[in-house]
Amino acid sequence: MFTVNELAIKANAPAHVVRYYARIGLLKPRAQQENGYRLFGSQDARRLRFIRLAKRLGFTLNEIGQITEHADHGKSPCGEVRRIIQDRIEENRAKIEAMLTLQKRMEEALETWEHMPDGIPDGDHVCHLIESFEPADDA
Amino acid sequence: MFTVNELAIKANAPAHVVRYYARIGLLKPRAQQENGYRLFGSQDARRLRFIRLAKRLGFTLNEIGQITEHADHGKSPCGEVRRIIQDRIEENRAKIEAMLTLQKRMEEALETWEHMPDGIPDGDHVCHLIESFEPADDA
DNA sequence: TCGACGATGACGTCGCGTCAAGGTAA
DNA sequence: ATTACCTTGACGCGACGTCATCGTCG
Repeated sequence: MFTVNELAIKANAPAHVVRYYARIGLLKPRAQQENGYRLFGSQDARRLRFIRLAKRLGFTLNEIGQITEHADHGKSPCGEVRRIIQDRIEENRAKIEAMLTLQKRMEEALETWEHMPDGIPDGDHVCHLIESFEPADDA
Repeated sequence: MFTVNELAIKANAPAHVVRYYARIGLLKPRAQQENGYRLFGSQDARRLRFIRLAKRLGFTLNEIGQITEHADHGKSPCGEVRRIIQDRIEENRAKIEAMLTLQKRMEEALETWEHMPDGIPDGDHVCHLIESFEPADDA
């Protein structure tokens, strides 16, 4: 049986993260004793390792909760796991594309600005550098 | 003078976003009249356009607030603007790299899992697919 | 008795989305 | 009188980080 800190050290995670996981139901310590301390068993240690592995693969805590719920009811979560990661790969691809677009825009801006002096704000303009970047096409 | 909705339509933004910007001080409508309605002038319309341009370039609302503060005090924000975007480009590069790493990990997992059957959970394992992905090296 | 550890709880992050409860404009 | 607009306010998101205040263990 471990305390919060012992479990946290084992899993190399901050203690308050362990408490957070307990609060949202991802970890289920034995009911607290008179002193109010949470006591975790080896099940929780395995569970915490699982959580960290799943997070590394891009699963959200919410999804991890659903997966462990299924598993705790004896159902195989593997189908769900496969579906989630496929969706996540698509999502991630879109996000990466958006960030690459942003990156290009920022680099283009910085380059353009190298040939422009600083400006002094008047009533009509805040910063002519930024304002020179009117969107050319889409919304 | 425009109401919230008129300004929102002009800038092609949801009305409650306009209200949000007003609440955090990015937009400064003339003090409300008896009916409690906010009234925006053409300054605010320009300001809102500026905000949207800056956001497209990766500036946070907080940073935009600092920039407009400077400009409103007659100081040129251009130096700050250049510094911020340089930092943002670096940050973004790091984030993109992290997401590409994650993407590779997810794709590798999905591929590996194609050759593995679903499993039935026991007390020791939640999902053997995920648990087969022990981190090889770093933290 | 002290200092590290335990607890609960609330608030901050970021940029809104959403809902509620009510007043106003045409 | 109906509808579409306006107001403020609070709560939710995700995954914690950071206080504050307190009790407990060694």
